[in-house]
Amino acid sequence: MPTQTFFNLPEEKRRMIVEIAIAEFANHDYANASISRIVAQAKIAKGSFYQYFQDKKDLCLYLVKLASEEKIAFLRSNNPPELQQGFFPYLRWLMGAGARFDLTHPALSQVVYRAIYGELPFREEAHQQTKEISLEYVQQLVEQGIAQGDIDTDVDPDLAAFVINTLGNELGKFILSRRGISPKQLAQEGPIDLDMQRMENIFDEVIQILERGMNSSKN
Amino acid sequence: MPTQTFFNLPEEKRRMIVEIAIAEFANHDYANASISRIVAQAKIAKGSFYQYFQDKKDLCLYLVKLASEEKIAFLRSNNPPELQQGFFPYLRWLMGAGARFDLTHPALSQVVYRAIYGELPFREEAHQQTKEISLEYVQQLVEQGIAQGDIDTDVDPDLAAFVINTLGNELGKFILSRRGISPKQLAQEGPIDLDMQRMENIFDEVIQILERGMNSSKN
DNA sequence: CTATATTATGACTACATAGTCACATAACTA
DNA sequence: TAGTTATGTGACTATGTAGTCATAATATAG
Repeated sequence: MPTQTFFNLPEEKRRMIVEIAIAEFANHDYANASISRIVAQAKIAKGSFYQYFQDKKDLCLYLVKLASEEKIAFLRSNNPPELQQGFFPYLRWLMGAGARFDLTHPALSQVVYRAIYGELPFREEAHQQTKEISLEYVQQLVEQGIAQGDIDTDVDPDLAAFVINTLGNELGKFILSRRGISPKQLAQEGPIDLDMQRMENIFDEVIQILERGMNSSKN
Repeated sequence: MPTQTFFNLPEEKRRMIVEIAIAEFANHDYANASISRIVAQAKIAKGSFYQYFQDKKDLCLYLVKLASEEKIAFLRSNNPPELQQGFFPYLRWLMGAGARFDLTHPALSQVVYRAIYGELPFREEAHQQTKEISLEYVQQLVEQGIAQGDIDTDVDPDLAAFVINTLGNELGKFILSRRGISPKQLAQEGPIDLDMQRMENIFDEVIQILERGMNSSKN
């Protein structure tokens, strides 16, 4: 965790440092993210940086934590339905809200994505921060979905969770590619305006494929 | 492309260099793959390396080309069925053969994967080498599948291709995680023995989900 | 054996990185 | 105001990288 000195900083300055660091870790993986670039952009001395953070890893884990918390807060504030009301409606909401977050908070989204799928010399520690929005969470959902009878009992729960999680995580990229934008562009140029109707159609179709595929009574 | 000098090399030496380089580019992304490490491992001088390859990019593109060609050759020699006989049987074969390649040639597989999904300062050029085994190929398959009536006409072809391609590319990781192995381990420790029956079951189930999901007459 | 073309070499350049530390400045306290 | 603590600083170290180049060794010719 950052030092007390960091938290004593004027909020304005703290915000600026975090914002610049988020951009750096969104645009580069851990090995290539550069502290030197961050301090240059933030116009603070190298020595100051190391009064705020133990080291590069400390900063990175802090950013991952921040980004994950922001994503969770975003999802929670996005009118989640009750899972008991049906697994696939809930999944429909989760995919939609997740993709909306990815598109409206591209830098934060990238940071989380890299923490989960990128190469880190401290995977385990990073995964602690992202548990609530990663595969483990989807696995819980699927078990509940099977228990409720929304998913066929002959479907392998782990496989179903893998399929759902994978598609959910990559769907944002598909939507982007549809509009001819690369994730990198988005991360650099910031949020874009969304053609909501087209997006909603895509989510509906993915859910339809999954529901038909995993619930034989639903055709 | 490598220089004539490289191709004049004794095959033994050439093979060794390629093998070491493949391992390096399998275990590290482009930015972190190290020419210094390669020449150290191969016990050749830095200067010699630069008599074989223009630069790092030249080597990388050559490796991607080699790996892609090997994968294509592997697939072709694996008894592909006719697409006309049915889209999903063909897809079933493609996923199975692809995953078998990933598991028996983990280093080559990683090189291809990184070329497609990793960060490269020359994406376009790399994608030239991988066209035949990437999304574009799946898109062609899907169009054929729709034309044949194997996929519902109301399914968005690009979305279907995205879903199929994404799952196909990630399925190897799922199978590995089932066995408690990380892709990194596999790439470093080489091919493992496979529980074929369990793998086949997983492929069957994925195909079942996709077929039910994309062909409403199939339930 | 000599002359020419090919290949091998590793010290070297130029650059970038993470992290440190002795010192300077500012802020608070008594 | 004097003394103490917290914060800011940037030159510096140690390490790594891709790529170069003058020189040496080797092979192939005539």
